[in-house]
Amino acid sequence: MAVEDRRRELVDAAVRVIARDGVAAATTRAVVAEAGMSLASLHYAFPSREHLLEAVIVEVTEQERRAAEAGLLPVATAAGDGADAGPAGPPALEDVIGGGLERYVEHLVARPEREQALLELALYAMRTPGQRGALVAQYAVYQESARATLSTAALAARCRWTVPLDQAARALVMATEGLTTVWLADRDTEAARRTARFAARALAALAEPA
Amino acid sequence: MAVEDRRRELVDAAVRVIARDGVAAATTRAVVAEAGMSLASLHYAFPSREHLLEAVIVEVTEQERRAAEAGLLPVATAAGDGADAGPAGPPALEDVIGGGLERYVEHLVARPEREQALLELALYAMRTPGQRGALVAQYAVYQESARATLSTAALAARCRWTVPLDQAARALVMATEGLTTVWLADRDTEAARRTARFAARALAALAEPA
DNA sequence: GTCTATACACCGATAGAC
DNA sequence: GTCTATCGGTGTATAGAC
Repeated sequence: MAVEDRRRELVDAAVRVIARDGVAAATTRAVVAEAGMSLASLHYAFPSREHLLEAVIVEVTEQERRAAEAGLLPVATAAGDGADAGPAGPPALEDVIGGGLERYVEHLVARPEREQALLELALYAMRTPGQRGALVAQYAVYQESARATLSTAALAARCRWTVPLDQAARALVMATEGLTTVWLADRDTEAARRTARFAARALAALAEPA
Repeated sequence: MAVEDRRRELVDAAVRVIARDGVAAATTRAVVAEAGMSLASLHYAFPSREHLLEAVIVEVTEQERRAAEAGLLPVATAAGDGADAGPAGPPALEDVIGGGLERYVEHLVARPEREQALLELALYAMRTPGQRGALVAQYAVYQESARATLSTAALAARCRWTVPLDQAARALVMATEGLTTVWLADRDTEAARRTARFAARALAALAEPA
């Protein structure tokens, strides 16, 4: 078996264990049991557990990036819908952003373990000196995804931002992280949807018709 | 030594260890070393490490509640300032809320370990079945503090909320949690201040002059 | 009540047979 | 390359002397 394949299988197994039982439970033994290999195989593919977890952070960050890009499809389509609707004109920016945030809430409710795992990995990286780079990269991906989403949304709604895009993007990241943390704690989905709509309205107020 | 005093000293020691090194590092041995007692004393005061951590969550939640109440003093004072200013009238709601959020950012920058510890404790409680109650109580305190803050702020600015206070309070909690998580990751204080002002403006838009 | 000493499980990592 | 067996260390919890 190629070392690269083994590395990928170990990372996938670690992601499953972390999502199910948390970072603390992702011991070398638990990961190899999930992957169905022997303990020594892990240390053949990775020099240490820390290196494995670093690869895990890189992998889930990459998955997030792809998910965010896939999330842009509905936004781009909304632009098409608006055009197809004819005389109705473009959709309201608030609705475009709100739709995206509500989709995020549905995703959060459907797979809470994943978002919880991402939070745990971020906190683990904050505590581990060698992992700060991975942490910064993780949030840079969030920021860039937010930039792309807001840029596409403004295009769809025929608006332009009245503040630097980075500022609006950071506000969107803040809202997403806040939505996630609070919902994970109280599991009040209806309240999360309301708060998401509020965030969408607040963000839309940062743009004006083009 | 009274058992209650010993419990309190152990909880205080655990809080210090968690703030400094994280929840995972708060082992029974590390806590008794910090408190300067023997390992057996911990199990005399608490039946298990989990019970100790539960007491820790209760304690820090109580500290947060007191801090939030103390934080209301500046808001109430702002009302007085507005009156003292005479013809200038009451302060703008956006400024009252923005001032509170900026004070929170300064607090976060000054003592990041504490907010990180609170996040870690919340995630620990999410993973530990017996601790869900403590977690729910923690966020109920946040929500109640936000309610009180917004209520006092509206009074100071001579405004009234156009949405149920609970909804506005939840949005404030979301913003606070989002600010915290993102700043802990990227440590961009200036960006955090800008985002705080944005959140204040968005929240103030939910009220109208009384 | 408070200590030392220790039981017992599990951790990350490695040696060495195959 | 891949395994079993094991090392040294640390975790929670407890027994038993004082």
